Amino acid sequence: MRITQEADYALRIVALLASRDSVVDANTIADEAGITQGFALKILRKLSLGEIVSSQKGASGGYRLARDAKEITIKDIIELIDGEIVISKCLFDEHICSKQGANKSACKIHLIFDAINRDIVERLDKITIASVI
Amino acid sequence: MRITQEADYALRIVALLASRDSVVDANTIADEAGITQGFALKILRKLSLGEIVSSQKGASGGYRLARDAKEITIKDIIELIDGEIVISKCLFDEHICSKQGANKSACKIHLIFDAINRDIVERLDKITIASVI
DNA sequence: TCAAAGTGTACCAAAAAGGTATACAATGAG
DNA sequence: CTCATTGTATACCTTTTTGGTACACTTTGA
Repeated sequence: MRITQEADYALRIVALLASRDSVVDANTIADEAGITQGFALKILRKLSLGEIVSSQKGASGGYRLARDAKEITIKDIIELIDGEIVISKCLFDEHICSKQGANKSACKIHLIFDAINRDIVERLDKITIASVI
Repeated sequence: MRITQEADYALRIVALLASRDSVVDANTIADEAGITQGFALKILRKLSLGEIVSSQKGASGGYRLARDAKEITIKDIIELIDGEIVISKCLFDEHICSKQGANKSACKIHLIFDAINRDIVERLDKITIASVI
């Protein structure tokens, strides 16, 4: 699965919050990320449900990181927004492979894709938000 | 960019032709790949224009590899079908980044994506069709 | 107490992916 | 020498994903 723009925005937003370390409201976040408030709110809700950020309702409310920037990896955020990271649909949906008369373990191309995929995920999981601000 | 099903089919088709080394018609190819003839033809045309396969018109015509299976890499085929391999749209379209007030070279996250992307492409370019049949 | 915040749900439009249809052109087997 | 068999070219269609909007609602602190 490609890293969508939405995940990219989410990374920026989290990096922004990490560099502030104070409560920031959605409007300010949207402005600084260069997106609309509506779209920012949508992303922030996902980040909130995924316990990457915590929210504070009411006047002078907003968002802040829910945990230390060293404890949040890029992989966490991408998977939260885009779902599982899969470079080829066949890696995700075993169905497709079997339709083609080759089972997953027997398919050399998919073994290669699978190895590359694991490497990507592993790599993204080593990069913390603290390291990119 | 994700490796689409179409690219996946293309890989299978090329692997199939590599394992045969004779002229195979679109109908047979479609059957063995588990896709419709129409879709196989569409993929085969791209492979033909990309000079991965050569075609023979007329009765008892069909397709065969245009070059040695050792000279065709998985990257060649994926790029031919899906276009440039880019894991994040920002790597492709510099525009998006600048809208966000950060230029590409200054953006740490994109430097990381760029490095990962290069590695993927390099890796796919080392795997030949000869090695997967 | 009310305006300034976030919440939840539903909806919408554009783009990409996956696939189909059809008229046409070439060619070699009979 | 002809016509069935095969590829070519283009245009179109449907579904899914992506990116984004709208709006009624809830909470809360100045």
